[in-house]
Amino acid sequence: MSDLLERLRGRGWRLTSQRRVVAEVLDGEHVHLTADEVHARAARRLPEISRATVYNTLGELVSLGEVMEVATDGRAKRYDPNAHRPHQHLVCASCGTVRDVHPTGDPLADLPAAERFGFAVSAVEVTYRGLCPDCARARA
Amino acid sequence: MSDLLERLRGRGWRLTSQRRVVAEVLDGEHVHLTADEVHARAARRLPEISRATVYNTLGELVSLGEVMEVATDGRAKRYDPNAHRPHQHLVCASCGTVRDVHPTGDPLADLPAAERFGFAVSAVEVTYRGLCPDCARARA
DNA sequence: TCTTGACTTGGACAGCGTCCATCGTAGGAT
DNA sequence: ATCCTACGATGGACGCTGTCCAAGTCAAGA
Ligand SMILES: [Mn+2]
Ligand SMILES: [Mn+2]
Ligand SMILES: [Zn+2]
Ligand SMILES: [Zn+2]
Repeated sequence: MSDLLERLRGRGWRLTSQRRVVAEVLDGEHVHLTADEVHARAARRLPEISRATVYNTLGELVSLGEVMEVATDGRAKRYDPNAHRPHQHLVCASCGTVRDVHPTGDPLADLPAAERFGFAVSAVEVTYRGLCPDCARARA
Repeated sequence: MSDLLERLRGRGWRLTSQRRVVAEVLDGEHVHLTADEVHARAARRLPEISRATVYNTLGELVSLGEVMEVATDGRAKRYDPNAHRPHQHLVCASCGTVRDVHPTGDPLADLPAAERFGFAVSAVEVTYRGLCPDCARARA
């Protein structure tokens, strides 16, 4: 993630402590935090960071393609630093846990031209839903 | 849709004028209205119907499996009466138009057991994104 | 060290949806 | 036909998520 900061500086970004902390919070695998979770974790290191700055920084990271926005349902969007390796998501219908998954096959190829209605289709999102092992056990 | 009202009465529902009007508004093909759009159309026939009642009725129809909830993005959920024939959605990234599509193949089969992490996977949603013909023309 | 415009802040605001106390009425009972 | 009452409708307050703005702050180049 430190090369991320380098890349951003290369694009003319000021390296503020706020942006540094947000980038640190987003470091890791299988990270799918909401904006408010990012804010809470960032505030542990930098107590007075504002919600507005977290939203601004996340939005910029998304525009730059460094972070992916994941809309799991009607709740808050989640932010995913694993933006460079394309993947899909498996969501627990009970607790909301999100896992990265890598299905085989190309879903774009499964949409025949006759089913495209003249749209220029550029992307496809696949969301698998089910019960995670913990929730399945609790329900049994 | 009148058989819908019969089915609902069979389940012990009171047939109020409000519920009748909401069901009428949701009749048709390729209908993907937001709750507020449903409310606006219902109010043309029944001026004093409340937002709360529209939300309640839509929620009940979803629980009964008569209507599908479609979360297109960060905007309002859309309600889809075409719940009995499984299908996926093609969404215009610019204007938000939603089309029903029927891809070939089974996306569930594309997720190997090793990629399920012990989840009991029960459903999969596929959302295709692109530009509709109108928006593509406007952008050219 | 100085300067400046990019960045941050906190609070107001807006959209979408839920909740709740109160009122009204559908539909069974008589 | 009338009465009863539990279920449903109402509308306004509320909560969550996210955006916007005017004012203050500071990173970084000169
Ligand atoms: Mn992910
Ligand atoms: Mn549909
Ligand atoms: Zn779970
Ligand atoms: Zn369009």
